[in-house]
Amino acid sequence: MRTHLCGELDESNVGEQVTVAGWVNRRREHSQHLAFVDLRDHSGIVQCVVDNTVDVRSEYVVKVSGTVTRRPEGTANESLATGQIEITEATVEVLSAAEPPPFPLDERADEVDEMVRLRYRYLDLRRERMQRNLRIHSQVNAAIRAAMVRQGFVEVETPMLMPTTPEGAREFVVPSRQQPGSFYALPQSPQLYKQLLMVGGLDRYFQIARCLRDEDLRADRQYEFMQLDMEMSFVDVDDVLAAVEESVLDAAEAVTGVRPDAVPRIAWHDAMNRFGTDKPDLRFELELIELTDVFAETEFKAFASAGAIKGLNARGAAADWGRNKLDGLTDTAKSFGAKGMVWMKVGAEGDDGVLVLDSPVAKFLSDTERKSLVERTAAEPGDLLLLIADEWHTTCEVLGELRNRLGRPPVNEGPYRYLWVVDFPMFVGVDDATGRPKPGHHPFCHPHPEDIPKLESDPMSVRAWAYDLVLNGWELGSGSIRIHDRELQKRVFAVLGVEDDEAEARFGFFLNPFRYGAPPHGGFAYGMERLVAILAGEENIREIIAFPKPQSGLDPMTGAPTEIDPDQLAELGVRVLPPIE
RNA sequence: GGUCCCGUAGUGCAGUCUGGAGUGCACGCCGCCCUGUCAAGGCGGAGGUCGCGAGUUCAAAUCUCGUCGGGACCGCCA
Repeated sequence: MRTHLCGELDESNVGEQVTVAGWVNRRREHSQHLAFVDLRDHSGIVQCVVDNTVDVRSEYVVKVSGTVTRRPEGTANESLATGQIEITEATVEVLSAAEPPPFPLDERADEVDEMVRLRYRYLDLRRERMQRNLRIHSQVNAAIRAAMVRQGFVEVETPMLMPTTPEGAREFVVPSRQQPGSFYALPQSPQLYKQLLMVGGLDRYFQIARCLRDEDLRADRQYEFMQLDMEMSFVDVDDVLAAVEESVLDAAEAVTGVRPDAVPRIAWHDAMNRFGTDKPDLRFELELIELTDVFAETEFKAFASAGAIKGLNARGAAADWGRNKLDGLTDTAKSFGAKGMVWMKVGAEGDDGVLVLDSPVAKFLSDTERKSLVERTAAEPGDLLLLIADEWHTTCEVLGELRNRLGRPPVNEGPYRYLWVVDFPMFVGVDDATGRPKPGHHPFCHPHPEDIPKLESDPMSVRAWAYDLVLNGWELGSGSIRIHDRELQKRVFAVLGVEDDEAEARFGFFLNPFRYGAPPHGGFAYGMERLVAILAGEENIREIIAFPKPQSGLDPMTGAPTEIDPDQLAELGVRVLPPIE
């Protein structure tokens, strides 16, 4: 139908008879017998010189045949890739007329209400930005698939219809027609199957797998999303990290042309201490400063009883933070669980040769404490100090939030700083109902061998062979080495308070295969949309998904979800209750 | 379940604080003019449930309450 793409024509085609096809990007009328039609396809735009009697308007789908001609002297358009040439003596065939689009299909649509873009997503997708993002998405998929295959991984698909599992995210559920009253669950992830593939001797499995979770939507979360899911046998942590690293570095290189540096590692405990989060953004320096010992003897009540005192030094920020903004920051700190926040503006040297600290609580500090504080934070006049005193975890987390608010660039701003966070705690917190520790990752995660002796005596100090991958402060994914030894699994269940028969009932179909010889194995999964969004420079994964859903989960284009026919319900053995008041 | 922000023509906005006739801008759309434009230009025109519903008022886009929709975040996402 066509001989060329619009965007690939240039001076080398001058004199050729060509046929191109696409959408009318713009029409500029000049007189009775002269008009310019900018024809657009996915590759770009080319100008066609037509007779003004031709009846084409914006977004008409047309086929244009004509001669590629060098533009007359002085009429070249340097801002257009095809700006040196145009198609002349053009004949235009309308393939499909079009109503005016409900919003402009150029970069101005970036400002249009997202609901309008989503309602007409098929029009939004014609835009350069969306074309680019979907093509980047495709490139990333291809690069990752190639990296996995190259490393000996086998791509295997796993079922979408599976049993419900008690742990984890809320599931989407599908009624069974043949077994009325019974339901399948859609996979939150292929976790169970991929471990069984290891028992099945696949050795190295991967899948770009669709996962579904019925949890609230966010900028980085959709009901349905894709994971690069992988699992490998006869490996240790280093092997898994190396295989994943290869794929995400390839992905970044495929998009940007630049291969990021090897991915550094940080222990979870160090990440919390230094950055106040398990997903640190390494693109800015600001780190938490340990101050617990500085205030060991303090008489300031808010500090005296705290388990941990830490601070941040925002260099030169004192002048930027007036009383109102600091009050707002204090509210932020409180919303993340702090009892309060202490701020201090560093002033000039006082009579005693120590820098004066301007703060509502300055009067409660001894000279020694003030001196140590200035020293420890390397404070200089004009700096702003923020201090949090609480139990260790809260102190870290709150300061981690403040750190991000003070210095974090937008997630989509380069450079790309991948990070491994390793040695996660095996157990996190205590289950309110049972009083037992809760698994940090999942109950099949292998404890760090050095800590196995402490499983029963001091479970909360046990590290897991679990690790996260972080990019620019976004958690991309997580994984672990799994327990392949039934006795160790029993011990972990015992810590969790899961009895043998309960384990059999809840996880039997998954654990019984391990009776027949399970290889040591471990794996990983990371969110493709998050990776693609960051690589594409987008802050919201909706921008790199063809048909995403807004926060309500209602699809503004198709109207899903919809009520269904009573007959259909009857066949499924499902009765709909009136809404709960 | 919660906190904060937003909703005015097809699109993006101003107007809302301090109530006074849908007052207005840009783009788009329709018509006419125009022989080198490229976000072409000129002239003219059409287009409004100010998200919806109550309330206050002589009078509500504007104030109050409720509600719907959207966004960011908390909870949630092993």
